[in-house]
Amino acid sequence: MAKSPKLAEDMLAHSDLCRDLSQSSVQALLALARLEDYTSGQRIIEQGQRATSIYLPCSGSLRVERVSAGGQRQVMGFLFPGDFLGFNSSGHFLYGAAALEASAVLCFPTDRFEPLLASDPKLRENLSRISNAVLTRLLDHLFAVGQKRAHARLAFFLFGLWRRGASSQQREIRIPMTRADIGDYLGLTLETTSRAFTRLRDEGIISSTDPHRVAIVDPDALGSLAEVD
Amino acid sequence: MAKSPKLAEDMLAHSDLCRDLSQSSVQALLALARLEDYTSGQRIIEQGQRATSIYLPCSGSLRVERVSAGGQRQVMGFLFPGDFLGFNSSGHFLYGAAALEASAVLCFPTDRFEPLLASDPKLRENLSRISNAVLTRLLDHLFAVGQKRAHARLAFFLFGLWRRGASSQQREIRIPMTRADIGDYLGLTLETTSRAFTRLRDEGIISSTDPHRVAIVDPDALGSLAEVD
DNA sequence: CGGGGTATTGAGACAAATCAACCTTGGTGG
DNA sequence: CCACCAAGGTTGATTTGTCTCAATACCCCG
Repeated sequence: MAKSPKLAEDMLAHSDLCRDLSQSSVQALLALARLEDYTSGQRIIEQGQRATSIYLPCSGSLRVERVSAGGQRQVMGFLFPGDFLGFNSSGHFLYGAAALEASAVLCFPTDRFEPLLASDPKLRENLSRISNAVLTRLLDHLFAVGQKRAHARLAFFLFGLWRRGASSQQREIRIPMTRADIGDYLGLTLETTSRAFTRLRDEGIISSTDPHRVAIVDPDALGSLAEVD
Repeated sequence: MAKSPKLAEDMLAHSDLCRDLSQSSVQALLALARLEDYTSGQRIIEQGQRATSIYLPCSGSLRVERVSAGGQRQVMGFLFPGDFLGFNSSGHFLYGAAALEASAVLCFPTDRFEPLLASDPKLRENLSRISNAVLTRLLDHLFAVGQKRAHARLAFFLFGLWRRGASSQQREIRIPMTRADIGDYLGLTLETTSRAFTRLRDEGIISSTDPHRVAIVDPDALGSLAEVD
């Protein structure tokens, strides 16, 4: 019912979804959005549930993951304000999503979103670009997990976090996720992940006191380890 | 130019891209298609090249891969007749593609494909469904590479091949790719891949004489190892 | 009848998983 | 205020799965 504070409005307007979009379309989107608050650890999407909404993180951060019957978990990605969440196959989510910290999420019902999509070519274009970007990220991720060794995988993760950080020239990054989260993202155990942090620190590539704050000392070294184009 | 033999016409008509499409749209698509033949090992797409076409494999099979500066290779997937090839980011392919065997590929220039896309909502829907399917496959793939051990990764690969084989109740599958291809697909070396084949054979899950032909002896065991939903 | 590309198998090295101890931090309640 | 506890992080010792290196077998093709 469009009771979205200014934060949400700004977030939406500057998101990839609304790039080059007409004012009226943005307003229409905003009109059907609902802002939801989540506490740390709370689940936004339950794996397998019907996909009745798409989501746009506004503050905080999310973890997207898949858990197998055997209890193994693969973290598919981490989302930050401006990212998009909601792709699905045959109307169901094949992954779950949870808040890494207190987070606010804009929420659009798909049945009311789709008419907008049908009427606005620009919106379609944006959605398809986002879809391609997600695909690209997945290819990078798959490459890292399939081909790199532990410390290089961590470099890939940290480099990605760093480049996505709004503070582009900032050397410090905030790491809202746990070692277990990072491990499951990289296909490693939490112990190996921790050792990889230690190794990058010993090599002088990063420095950190707090486990949830890291300073990039040598971005070039980190980047070449990460091998991101 | 529409000089496509019957094979191509049938292939196109039954592809996911043309599901529920009007006759006229299929004809329009066919009109701008060109059928290209590739020999075993020949490259269809060079990694990094401008994306000027999209592709629809008609016969044979393809390998989609990414090679890093360091020479490591991650095979992103294998394509068979009816599959789709052509997603890209900012107009360039972030992967290469090559023929695993003699193959024929239908080829649509993007600049002439996009007007069709703009005019036909059904075609857009199909493309978006395909995009979601690719995404889904990538999630499965990432899960396998990130969380499974060698023989379970191979089970995942074989199970996927089996389910996609046109012959659904057939127990035999043809494996056009080499052990190195499979290894790079699964994040393993070719030796480990070969050992995994031997292990599945010793466990009585598969049987094979020829390395490029495998019979699924115990589909349930294979499926539970693969853990595909 | 070679000969290159491919597959299998073995032995040893090595990276990551596993098992386990210990430390820190933040929150809770006596 | 401090004891207590739980959750997360680091580090160490050991095991194990996969990689690496190497030898041999195979087979299609020229």
